[in-house]
Amino acid sequence: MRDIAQVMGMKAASLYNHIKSKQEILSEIILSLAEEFTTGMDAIVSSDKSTVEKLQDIISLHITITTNHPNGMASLNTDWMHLEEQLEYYLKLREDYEENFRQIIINGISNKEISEVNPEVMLFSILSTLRSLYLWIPKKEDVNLEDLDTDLSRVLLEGVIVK
Amino acid sequence: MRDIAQVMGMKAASLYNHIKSKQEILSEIILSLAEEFTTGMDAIVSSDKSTVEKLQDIISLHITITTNHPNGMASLNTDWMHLEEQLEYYLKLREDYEENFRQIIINGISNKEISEVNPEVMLFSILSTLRSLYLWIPKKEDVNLEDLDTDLSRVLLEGVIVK
DNA sequence: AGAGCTAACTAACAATTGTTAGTTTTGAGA
DNA sequence: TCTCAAAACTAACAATTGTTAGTTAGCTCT
Repeated sequence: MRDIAQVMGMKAASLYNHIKSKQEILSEIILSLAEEFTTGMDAIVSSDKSTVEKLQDIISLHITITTNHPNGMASLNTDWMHLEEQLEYYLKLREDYEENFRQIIINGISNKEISEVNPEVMLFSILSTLRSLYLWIPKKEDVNLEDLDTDLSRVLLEGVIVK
Repeated sequence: MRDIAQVMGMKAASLYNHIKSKQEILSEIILSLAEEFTTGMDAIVSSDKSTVEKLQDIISLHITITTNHPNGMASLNTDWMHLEEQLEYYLKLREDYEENFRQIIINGISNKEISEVNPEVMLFSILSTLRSLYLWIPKKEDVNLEDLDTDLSRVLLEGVIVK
């Protein structure tokens, strides 16, 4: 709290004129981002696009949110387990998100749009990369977001091997 | 330290009969794993296999080490920045590892084994998934390691879209 | 000018942290 | 049985943590 206060140009005690507790800061950062993901996923699920287009939209969703909130995404990814009263709610959002993602993949396999590989491995693989974007986007100041979107979609969806 | 001592069945002060400091525990965990990755990568680099086989070997290397040391990998991934005197050494190992990986990819692109996509994006994407394995492997007690290796190679190298 | 908020401040608290000093227990080899 | 080193213990330390109580400075509106 003393570190935060210093960055804000005040003393630690003064923070408490604006917030209720340290936990509240964490909750605010993490839950607002988690809800942004949920809203984005809901829109994607209820669209009538193809599986591949839906997966591209999920990739774009992660790139957009991570670019707009790189520090918040670092907190989300490394500190979500320190939520207390809101931990259950966060886990519900997270599980719902993953379940929606999983169903898009499973659906794509039925459609023959997606390869017949263990969908759990696909989910884990793509989501791991998307969740790590916060480590990478801030380092590439010169990164062109359009290019990143294109390249990441190609790598995640089409792989790296020449066909 | 009191938590660690409790798990070890002793009091915190007694730990200091075995270790020099808390930092030493962290260094021991992280550096021994980092060196294991370095050794593995050196063997892969100096082999005369194809690019695709080398990438498969890297995937296997991560699966093996993560399966054998899931908790250590959690420390490596989340606490490396708290190394102090050894931080520089760790970063050198990490940068060398990434550079070897990068050169394998770039080489594969020259050979036409690998698609002409930004190699930095490929490196980030694959490595993010491999670095996240520690979050996933311990949850799947029933996971067959052979299957995981096969499936992960297919997803990471060939993508998810039906060709 | 004065009243009333908002938001800063100082000072202090209780709890927790890694670590040290000094002491006692344990157990193997003579 | 005695010795001695390894490894446990208790007690305490200084630093750091989140937070509260009480106080003061600065603005806005009458």
